[in-house]
Amino acid sequence: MERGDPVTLDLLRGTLDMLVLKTLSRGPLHGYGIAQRIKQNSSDVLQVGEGSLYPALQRLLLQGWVTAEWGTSETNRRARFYGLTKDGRRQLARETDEFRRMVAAIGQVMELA
Amino acid sequence: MERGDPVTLDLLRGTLDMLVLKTLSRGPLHGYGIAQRIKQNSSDVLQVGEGSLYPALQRLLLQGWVTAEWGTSETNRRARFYGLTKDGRRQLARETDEFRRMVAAIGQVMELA
DNA sequence: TTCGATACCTCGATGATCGAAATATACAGG
DNA sequence: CCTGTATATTTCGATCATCGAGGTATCGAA
Repeated sequence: MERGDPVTLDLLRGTLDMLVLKTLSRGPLHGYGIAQRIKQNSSDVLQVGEGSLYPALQRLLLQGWVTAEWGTSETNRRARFYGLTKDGRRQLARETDEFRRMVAAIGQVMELA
Repeated sequence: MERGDPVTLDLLRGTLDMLVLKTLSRGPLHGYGIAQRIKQNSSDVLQVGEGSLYPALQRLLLQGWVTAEWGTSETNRRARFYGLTKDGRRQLARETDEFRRMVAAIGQVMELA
């Protein structure tokens, strides 16, 4: 892999749910849009495959962290809009804390300032 | 899980190899010692289970990133000492870069200053 | 009408991590 | 001497998120 290439989340498995929740915290969005936003907001570094995203959304739905509603996209196509619930917001806070804690711990071991 | 509890690397799968290489970059160490060091250097945040550590060492051996040698531990017990190879050092640099890149990208999406 | 972009879903494969169990030894305390 | 604790390694099955690829469908532009 070349430096600068887009990467998947395999290296940091478990963070996709957090990223999705965060992306939805700015307002409802459909699956395709979520993937685009994550790509954009990460300066094209993060690539979220559909085979990862849709299962993730199913998980979040089952947990009650998001709701889903069929509607019409900006491009006039049938799309499913996901929205964050109150529990989802709480979960986002929890996962964010946990992530910071993990990264800080690893940074300590790795001596990353 | 309570805030402050030790955590496994499940959330950041793929970083264990990097942590092991980094730990060995200070000099040879046996498996048990590696786990202790990672725990200590992370202020008791990171817990490396044996069921994760030893397979990881096997991977690193196979890749030629570490060497292994039987010897005697500080406590006079039979132990296997692992040492970083030149390739291991290069790999450590690669993984460190990749990790920083990923964390930076995620931090951007998550709006973590 | 063809093509690219949008949009969703599903499937099997992969592979790292986990928890638990088994084994063994050194040493200290009672 | 006996027992428990810490040290030290290995192996096993289970879990589960991610991946890549494939399938379906629609819209609008060329």
